[in-house]
Amino acid sequence: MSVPHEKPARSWSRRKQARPGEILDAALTVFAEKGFAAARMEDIAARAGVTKGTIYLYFPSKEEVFKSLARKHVGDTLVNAAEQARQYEGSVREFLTILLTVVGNKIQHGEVAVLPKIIIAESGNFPELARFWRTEVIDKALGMLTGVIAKGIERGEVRQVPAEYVARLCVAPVVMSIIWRTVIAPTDAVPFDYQKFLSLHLDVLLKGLEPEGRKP
Amino acid sequence: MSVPHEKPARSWSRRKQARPGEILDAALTVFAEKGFAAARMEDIAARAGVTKGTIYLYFPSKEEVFKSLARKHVGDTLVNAAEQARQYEGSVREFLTILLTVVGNKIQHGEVAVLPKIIIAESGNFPELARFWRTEVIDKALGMLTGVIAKGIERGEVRQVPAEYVARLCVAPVVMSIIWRTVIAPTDAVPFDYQKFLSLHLDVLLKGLEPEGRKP
DNA sequence: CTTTAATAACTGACCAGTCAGTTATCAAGT
DNA sequence: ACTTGATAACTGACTGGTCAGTTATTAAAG
Repeated sequence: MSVPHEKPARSWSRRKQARPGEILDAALTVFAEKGFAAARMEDIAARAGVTKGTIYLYFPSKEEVFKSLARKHVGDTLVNAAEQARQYEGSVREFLTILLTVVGNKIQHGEVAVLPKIIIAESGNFPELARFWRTEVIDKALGMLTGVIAKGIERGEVRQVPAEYVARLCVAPVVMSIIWRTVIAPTDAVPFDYQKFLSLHLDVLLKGLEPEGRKP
Repeated sequence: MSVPHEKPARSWSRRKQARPGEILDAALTVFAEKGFAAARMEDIAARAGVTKGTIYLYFPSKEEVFKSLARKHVGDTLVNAAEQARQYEGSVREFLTILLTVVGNKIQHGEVAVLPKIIIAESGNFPELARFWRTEVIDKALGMLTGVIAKGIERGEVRQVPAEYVARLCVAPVVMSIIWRTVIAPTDAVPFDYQKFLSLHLDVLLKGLEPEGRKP
């Protein structure tokens, strides 16, 4: 037999700038699917269009790839939003409507929705990482929401309730939606409209938080 | 130096009946902590007070240990409750109060709270298992709640809302609590009272679901 | 003494990390 | 332009350690 076809394949090109990002994007997918331990460096490499050795030109170890990945998406949408929210003066209803619409969109279409799953899965193996996320993302998000709700209480827009707990009530359906999309939806569950779910959530929540002597 | 101390090693005893349960209990802890891939059979064995080989007398493989574990706790509290709930005739408020109290207790103290975390983490590696849980636990629980709420709507106790979505609103804070306990709480987050949280949830939810023309 | 639960030493597969060699790219020299 | 030599990005075969699963052996129990 003759050689079937000489592979021409300008095999690879140098792309020093782009590599780290591409590798992390690939890692996001593979870690989300397999978890840390079961993810093979060769899988990540293949998905990034390189070979295993290349990863080690940019990252010292598998663990460091994982940690870089988990840190990469911190401070993006959410944390900046927290700053803007601090001196927001509109109503609680308005604020949460905007917030949940944006978040709902990200859940339905965004790539980042898999990150919480990764953190949940590996919190046992990487306690420092879980703590990092708690302080950098969760505490900040809850702090922001607590502030908004507390302001709503002062203003008489919201009845007397413990604001820190209501903040968690706010995000619970968001967490639920993320898990649904990343864990349940792939098992061919009946279709689920996240936008509709979150807007119902907001409707019920705000009605449930109205003061007794309600405005006409 | 002399040999420090001959390990007396009250060697072992035969306990055919008890072993499988003990092994699964050990596996629950180790899988919850490390995830499937990173959990070592020797860790599970040690925690169960046996050696690795013993596990293979009772289970054919690591995967089968994991699956047995995941199946073991299905049909316990929740699913039986679903049957009883079907012909429950009390109010929605009463029903949910009882349910969330029981569930809240399990979350705060129960061993089983780590299972959802395991399922979430390994859904990518064991799609069949994720589907099994979805059909056997999630669909049934949501079905039960949807039924209760639909009945509440008919009865005029609850305003006109899509019952399947409200069912998810019901459980979202439960999911949130489970994740909080198994993922966030170990990072020394500020103490969190699950009972209080869930009762606030119920309070806000029911108020949010009241019909417009409310009873005096 | 026979049966069998349980052990502990062993094997083989798999994979993170390494490194000697290959190839794209660029710049200096003609 | 058009070599050619230097540099560094990239490759892929290899290694060393780890761990799931096996098996020869030991000892509890009747």
